[in-house]
Amino acid sequence: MKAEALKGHLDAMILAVVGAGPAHGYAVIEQLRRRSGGVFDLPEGTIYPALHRLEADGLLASSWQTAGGRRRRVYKLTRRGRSALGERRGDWRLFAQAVDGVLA
Amino acid sequence: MKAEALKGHLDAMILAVVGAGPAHGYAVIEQLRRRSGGVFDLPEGTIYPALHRLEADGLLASSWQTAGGRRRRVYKLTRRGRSALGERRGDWRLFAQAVDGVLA
DNA sequence: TCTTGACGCCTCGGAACGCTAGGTATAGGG
DNA sequence: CCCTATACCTAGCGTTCCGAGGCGTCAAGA
Repeated sequence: MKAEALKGHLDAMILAVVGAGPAHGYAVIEQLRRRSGGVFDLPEGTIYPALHRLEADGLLASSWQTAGGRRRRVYKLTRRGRSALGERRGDWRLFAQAVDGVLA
Repeated sequence: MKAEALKGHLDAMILAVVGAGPAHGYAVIEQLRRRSGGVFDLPEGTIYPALHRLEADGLLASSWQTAGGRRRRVYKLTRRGRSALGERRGDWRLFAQAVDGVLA
């Protein structure tokens, strides 16, 4: 699978993961791997910048926590983030259906 | 819909269109629009470089034709192109299923 | 004790690719 | 005569994903 396949869909998936419950970066990576059946095993260099981007866009909000001596930045959806998640899900369905139509 | 959504999937769709019968660039644009139900209305600056890329990769082969005083570069799938199309279709199904799993 | 691996965060720079904007040219209709 | 549709092309921009590297904690095992 081409590396660029993700482009434009990663944000939606991150929003979906965080929307299912607050999570820190490392956990987001694990959730993406789990929920995709192992298909998406994404490097940190992909996820962390994406989280920062989403926070800068006001779709996520973060706060530091400490657990077992390790510090974590925990993200949750903002109100705008939740509404964006709805839009992105719709976009994905439209997109996937269109691609299916072309590849059929 | 985000502009980058296409990334990595356009090649598969172009291969599918040309695989359904030889076509020139302008016709590829029309077919993509038609088969996607109007979702993909792609600019020439997207399609032509993609066609050149696919030909450079040996997946398409082109030849010039003239119809009604207009010259066209008509593309067809090479043998490698047809096999690549099969792979890309499989990649897409895997990818789409994985995204569905995450967004569910 | 020292090393390895999992956990957990970060950033810089390269590479790929879609698109905007601009260019050329022919045919046909108003 | 101009405008639209047809038909081709490319330079350069912006975005985004990823590889590589860096920092630090903790637990298990050699």
